Amino acid sequence: MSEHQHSSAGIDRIRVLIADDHPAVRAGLAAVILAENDLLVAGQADTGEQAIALYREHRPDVVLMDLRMPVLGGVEATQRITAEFPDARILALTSYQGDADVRRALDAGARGYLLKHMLMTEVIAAVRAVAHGEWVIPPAVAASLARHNERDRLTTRELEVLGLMAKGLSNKEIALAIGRTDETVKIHLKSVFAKLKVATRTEAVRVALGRGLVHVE
Amino acid sequence: MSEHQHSSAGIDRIRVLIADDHPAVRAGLAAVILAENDLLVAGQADTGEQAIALYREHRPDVVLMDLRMPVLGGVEATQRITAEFPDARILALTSYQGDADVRRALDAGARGYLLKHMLMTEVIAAVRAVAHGEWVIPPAVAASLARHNERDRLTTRELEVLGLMAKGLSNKEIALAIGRTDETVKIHLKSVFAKLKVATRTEAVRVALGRGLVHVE
DNA sequence: GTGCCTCTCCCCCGAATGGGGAATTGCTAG
DNA sequence: CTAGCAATTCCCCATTCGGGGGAGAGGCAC
Repeated sequence: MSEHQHSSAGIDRIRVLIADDHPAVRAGLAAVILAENDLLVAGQADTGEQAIALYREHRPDVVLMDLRMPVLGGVEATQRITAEFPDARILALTSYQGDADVRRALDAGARGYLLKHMLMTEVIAAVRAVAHGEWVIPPAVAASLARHNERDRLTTRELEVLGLMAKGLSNKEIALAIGRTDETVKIHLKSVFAKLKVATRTEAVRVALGRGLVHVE
Repeated sequence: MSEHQHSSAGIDRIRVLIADDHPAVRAGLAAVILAENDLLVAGQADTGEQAIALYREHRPDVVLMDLRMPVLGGVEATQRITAEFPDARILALTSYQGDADVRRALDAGARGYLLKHMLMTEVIAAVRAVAHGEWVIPPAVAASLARHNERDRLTTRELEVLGLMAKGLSNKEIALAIGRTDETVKIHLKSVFAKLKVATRTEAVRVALGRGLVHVE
């Protein structure tokens, strides 16, 4: 863990890369990190692409990665960084505990998951924990992961259809979009409804948005 | 503007109250305000209720008010503060430029509207401007306000029906909820669809969410 | 291989949806 | 006062949606 001793006075401080598209959030995290004498801000990115570039450049010990960023999302950025640097320690950071976001972030190689309404002391503690090789999953998030374990996971096809449906497309339009019959689309949606335990498309959109299965705009 | 000279060295600094439920955002705004020698943090709230309480207690010159907060939303808090203190200078602060949010915040008495992806220098400039009695509306937001000016504004009844529909209720369930016939509900929805320029409920939910007419959670 | 899952397509059918027109109450802004 | 608008109710009708069952092709695991 002491293979990079860059500039600055602090020896072996934990170097943290911040990736978030909100300047206020970046400033807040940076300020808190700055105030800790064992932490250091290694860089700040406002897109997933920049996060990757800065990771390559600085090789930080920990990355605080917002999942919703323009140009390239946090999940994709996490994926590419861990693909290139398997030892990367990335903490996913987001506003809400959507199931899908958590799962995808962890699948992409994130070492933990933080919610933005968590106290800064908790964030700092999580950064230290991850830097020391631990995993960080908030109890609420872990419980949510356990609840929707396997049976109710959607297939890629179902996710695709759900996404198009959430955009407001009719069954026929979805069928046209994926090059299948509308009967097939109906079957997929039927299955989606069963797994999400809903009966109408509107409810499905709500649940999907709540779990982060689809995203607005 | 010099009727309150609290503690601290700075004479006649602009005292700013921060209201946001994300600790990182509060820390970021506080850090930036702290760094300016003509600004001062008068207090920090993480709910609308606390914002009101702190406003009464400290009478800040400017309030940075997040619109999405638990317990009591920013719009309601703005409304109550301006009702009690007509001279209050409140800057609405939110992540996305939903039409309805802007309009409601301004109707509630906000003196301006800031987006969270704006640079901190812009936020600081806006705080100074509002403290000096100016109004602050970003060009993108102003354009959006102009576009959906009058004709397409929904009536309260339509908003109510739209909200219930977005929750996944069927026409009959909505009718039951508001104590009307489902035929009436259909008419309201028909009108809503026309104003939102959509054809299905799913699309309507998307547009409504995008414009902030209804909220997830 | 034999199962299990996924994806695909088909049929039927009742319920819900969305669009057309028409009309009655109130309230309010000019 | 009058015109306009919001809100309400009703009609008809074509389309869409959602649930039921059945069934075949391909992939993967045990």
